[in-house]
Amino acid sequence: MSSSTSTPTHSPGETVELTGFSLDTLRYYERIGLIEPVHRAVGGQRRYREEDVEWLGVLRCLRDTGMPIARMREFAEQVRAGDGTFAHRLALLEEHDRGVADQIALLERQRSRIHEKIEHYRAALSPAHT
Amino acid sequence: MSSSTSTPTHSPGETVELTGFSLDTLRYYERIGLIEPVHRAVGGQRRYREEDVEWLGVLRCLRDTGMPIARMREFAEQVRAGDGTFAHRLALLEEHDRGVADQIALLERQRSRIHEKIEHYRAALSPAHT
DNA sequence: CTCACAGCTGGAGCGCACTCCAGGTCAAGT
DNA sequence: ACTTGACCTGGAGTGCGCTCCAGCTGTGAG
Repeated sequence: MSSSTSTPTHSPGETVELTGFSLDTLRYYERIGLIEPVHRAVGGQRRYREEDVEWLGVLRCLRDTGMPIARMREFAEQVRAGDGTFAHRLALLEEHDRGVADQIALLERQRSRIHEKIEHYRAALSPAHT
Repeated sequence: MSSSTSTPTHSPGETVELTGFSLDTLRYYERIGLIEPVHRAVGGQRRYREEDVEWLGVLRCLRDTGMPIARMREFAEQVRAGDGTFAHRLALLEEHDRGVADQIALLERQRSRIHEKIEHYRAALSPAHT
């Protein structure tokens, strides 16, 4: 049953490097079910497979875009539940994407206000207009 | 000493409407020194002047773009300290602006990954390719 | 006069997402 | 044999930014 191709696995330290999550966060994500129980080497140390690292990449993407952990868990559960949840997952991602779009739009609007302020201060400080 | 033009003031409730901050948040911001002690009507109820509402707009802009409260306090203190702090304020805003730019860039990068996923699910669900 | 209502205060509590800690284990190097 | 360093566990603690609460007061409508 087990695959014959030896998928290279990653030590916890390597996985920290690869994903940008801290060791504590990796363990935390496992505890709360964002990732499935990770395989262990003899001695109990975790070994993350490529597949795990890829999934962590997805989580990173969702976190970076502000998805709350509860929502990520929902998504993770659907992924585990198999291909029958494609439509649901799609809907979830589409909704999230709209949120991200709004977020970007807000940031850009507010950023232009910041630029106005910056210009204001620059003008006030400039040695010009003699 | 007092101005003769009767600046219209706003009740707490109005200010909630105008700024999008909750009553509790308005009081909280006052407590921690993000805004100066607000004038009171007889009876002790707060009356926000136009000027206060505008400053709250600045705070909203900074909050929306993710500036931590501690940094906003720094900024508020410089504003209170007068025109001698223009250069410092400019530097603070410029640094913040760089952070916002990074934030937007990250969101856009990750959003394109989300789009890939969405396309993937759409393809998997589409009834096409017969 | 009575009542509802908006707002007041000081202080406690909350939700989120980690982050830290004490005390232990295992493998490899010298 | 000893030490070092990476990692383990369960559980407690942290930081941020609010948010809620009890108990009170002043104002205006009916």
